[in-house]
Amino acid sequence: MPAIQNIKVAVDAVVFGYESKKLSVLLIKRGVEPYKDSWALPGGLVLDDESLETAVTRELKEETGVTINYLEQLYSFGAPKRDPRNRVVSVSYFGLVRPNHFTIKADTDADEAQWFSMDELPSLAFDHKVILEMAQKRLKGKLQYEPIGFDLLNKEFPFSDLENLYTTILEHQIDRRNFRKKILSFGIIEETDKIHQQGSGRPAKLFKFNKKKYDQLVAEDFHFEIKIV
Amino acid sequence: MPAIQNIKVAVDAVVFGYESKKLSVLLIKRGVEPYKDSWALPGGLVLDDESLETAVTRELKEETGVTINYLEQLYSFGAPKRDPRNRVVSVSYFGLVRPNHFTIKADTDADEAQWFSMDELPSLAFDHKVILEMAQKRLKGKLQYEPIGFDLLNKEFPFSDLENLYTTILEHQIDRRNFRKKILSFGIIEETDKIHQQGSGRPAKLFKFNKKKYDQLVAEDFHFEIKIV
DNA sequence: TTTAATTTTTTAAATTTAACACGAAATTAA
DNA sequence: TTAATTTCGTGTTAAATTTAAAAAATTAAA
Repeated sequence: MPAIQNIKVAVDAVVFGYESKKLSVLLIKRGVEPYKDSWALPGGLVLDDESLETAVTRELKEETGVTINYLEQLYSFGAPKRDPRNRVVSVSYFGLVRPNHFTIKADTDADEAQWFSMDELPSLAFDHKVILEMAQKRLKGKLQYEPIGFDLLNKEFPFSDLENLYTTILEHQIDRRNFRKKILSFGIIEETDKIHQQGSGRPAKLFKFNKKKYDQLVAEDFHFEIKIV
Repeated sequence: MPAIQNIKVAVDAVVFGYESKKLSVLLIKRGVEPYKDSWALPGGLVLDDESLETAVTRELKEETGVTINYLEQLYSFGAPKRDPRNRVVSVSYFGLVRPNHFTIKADTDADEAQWFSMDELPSLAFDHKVILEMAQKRLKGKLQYEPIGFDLLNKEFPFSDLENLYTTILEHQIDRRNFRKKILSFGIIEETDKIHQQGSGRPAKLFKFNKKKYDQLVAEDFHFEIKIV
């Protein structure tokens, strides 16, 4: 019969943001050992009486102040030696933030919170690199069969933003005309009466995602799908 | 600053088997309180020095003796009151067993282990019904974009077994001719020189899944996909 | 020897996907 | 003010794939 179990439970979050054709991730600089001054995913130990979702939301708020738009559980990491001090099982989460909520206010735990472009990542504490890689894989996968791209854009967006988001995150070119045709054929986004001028070139109409319509279609067995090769 | 965290970590497994057009799940009868004599998913507390996978494999062996063919992590359940005694976060797993490994030998912890057809389920302990439902959803989903159906059949199987597996698990009819054509077009299963006689009617050739070929194709960007309406 | 059950092959029709180019509307530079 | 540049918005056709359907082949059972 084993002695009393001595394992801690933590939550960690991989939060992505997208702006100007760049995918970014939210990191904090650790203020304590181990890995002091190293960059890490936001997170921390779960309190005895809070749910896992509450824990991750609380930690995100405390450490970064960022407003999360989409959150789901990613995977649990529990290798015996992943934390050098004592054993910690981390339940990791996957989150998305809109560009107009990128503002960061570091609070209690963390010295600093910061957005990092995915192509200029620092080295990360613990096994957080593995967690981040899994989250990126999840993001790529989900983008193709669920309409989560809209959770990374502002509520109203020009079509080209959506196109660029797909090409950037999936790291693959798309035929603009066929992409627009396909998305519009779903009937889940609608034109607003606003237009958008972002410098030179012809101004673009702004669109918005109609979640109610999407949910209704899903109930009728609709499957969102954007295949990239 | 919170006091020492008091949360236990457990693993639970939803193990599916398929035979004679029936999908079954492996359950154990609990020998201790709470939920004594109630049916539950196999599982138990993680030891301090073992990985999560090791824990779930060990518990499955101890409680059921069944040989698992496929195993992956499913989801972690951590609601504060899911266990009435003290707080337990359960990292749940999803497993598949071949028909010729259905044999059960109950050992230490559990009074009894038993296969239950998915359409004759008893009520389950804790939140295990929710876990089972999520596992079934995962099974349905994965069946359509990964070749895990083969992990539920014997290594050599007639084509009709594969057909029936899909119609049973997805609860949906499929066109036999087109299904066969599609699966064969992937080039990931091969004919054996054996034939199978299961009563009256024309005997069927036996096929087997070529995992090496599949892995090779995946490396070349192949995507398995069986769409059901 | 006939009947029933099940596996296989073939063909045609319908649908989906892929490839592809230019005019419109605005800003910027000459 | 004119010309060049940038980005937006749009349709058609050919190829490939998917779906649908019928018929033939093989064997066990009656």
